[in-house]
Amino acid sequence: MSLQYALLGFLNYQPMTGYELKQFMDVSTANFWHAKQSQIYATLKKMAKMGLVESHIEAQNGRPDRRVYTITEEGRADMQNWLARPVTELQPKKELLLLKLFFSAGLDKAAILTQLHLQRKLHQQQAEQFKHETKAVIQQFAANMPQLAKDALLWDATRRFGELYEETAVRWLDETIAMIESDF
Amino acid sequence: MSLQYALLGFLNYQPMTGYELKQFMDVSTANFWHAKQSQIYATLKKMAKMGLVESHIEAQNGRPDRRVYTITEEGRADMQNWLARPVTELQPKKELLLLKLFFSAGLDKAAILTQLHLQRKLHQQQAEQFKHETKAVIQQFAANMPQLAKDALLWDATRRFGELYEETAVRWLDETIAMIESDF
DNA sequence: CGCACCATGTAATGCGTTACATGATTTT
DNA sequence: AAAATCATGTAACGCATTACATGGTGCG
Repeated sequence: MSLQYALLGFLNYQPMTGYELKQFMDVSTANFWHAKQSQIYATLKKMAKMGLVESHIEAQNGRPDRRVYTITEEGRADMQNWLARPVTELQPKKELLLLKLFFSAGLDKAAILTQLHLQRKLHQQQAEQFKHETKAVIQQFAANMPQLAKDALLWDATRRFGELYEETAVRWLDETIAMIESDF
Repeated sequence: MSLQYALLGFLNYQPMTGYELKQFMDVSTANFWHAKQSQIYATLKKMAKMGLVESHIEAQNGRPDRRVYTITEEGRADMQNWLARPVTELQPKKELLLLKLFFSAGLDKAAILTQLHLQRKLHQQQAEQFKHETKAVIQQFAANMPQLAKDALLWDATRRFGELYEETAVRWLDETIAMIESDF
């Protein structure tokens, strides 16, 4: 149940709808936390029942009504509590490509190399995105709202992790491709 | 449904029980794929229904019976098919620490630094484990069964990814700690 | 004597995805 | 005229975790 805290985190900046929350997530936390629209709606409903958020309907001219969620004092307290709680264990990861590679000894060299080259391209592209587009977005945010300067430092730290991660993936793929070519 | 392929992958080496599959996973794929015992049992049952594996009971003296699973021809075919299928998209990740950090602008410097230092310790330990213990296990495996030399190359590649990943995490944490200390 | 391990599983619950549904407005 | 976007949601399903249950063997 960490999606809850992602939503509380955004609502702590300003009230917004489930739809807007999804859009914010897609351009900011998607790199390390994501959710489908339907899961966001369901989670908001549950959070309202728990008293962490409240909602009211806003009518619009010619558009469907918006259900705007606001964080409650209880929600703020829960969020602060969660933020201060230390993360004492590493999270287990799931990496589909590594699973495939682990069992690929029966494939021929060429098939493995094709797989690895494709993967290299994907990670390379993602690395570029973090280095340029994502970086620019954060810098603009920081420039437009100087009161969020501290926040922007942390946002950029999470972006930087993405950049380093993708670069590492590319480096590992280069290493592994070379190994397969020479030793396999 | 990738757990299925992890299980087929192991059963492709030799028939074994759900209990043994769990033990193998814990010492080999845990780094990039894991599952609870109960999920493994449930999945094996489903795979049997699909015809990918077969099982028979082996009695033991003084021990509970063992239900030994064997991969079928259909299972082998399914596995080969999955191995050859290219991974055309990057998997979205979830990183609890990054989520917390992203929303931590309201915390004080000291609280953030404590969190990051703890995390650094955990990743540092994990990096050491990959470099030494895990590496040794794979080398011994390769030495004991020379017919699995190719397999061992791939196993070590997945281990190496873990090593690089943990080193990157440590590097990022050092960078981020320094940034917080000077700019936050 | 008590604890851990071997080995099996069920049940309940929670997290997450996919598919389906609606209906108006804006864009191509 | 067709497609995409705005905005809401429900229903069904699948993946995953936690808790519960059993009962014998081996070890300190």
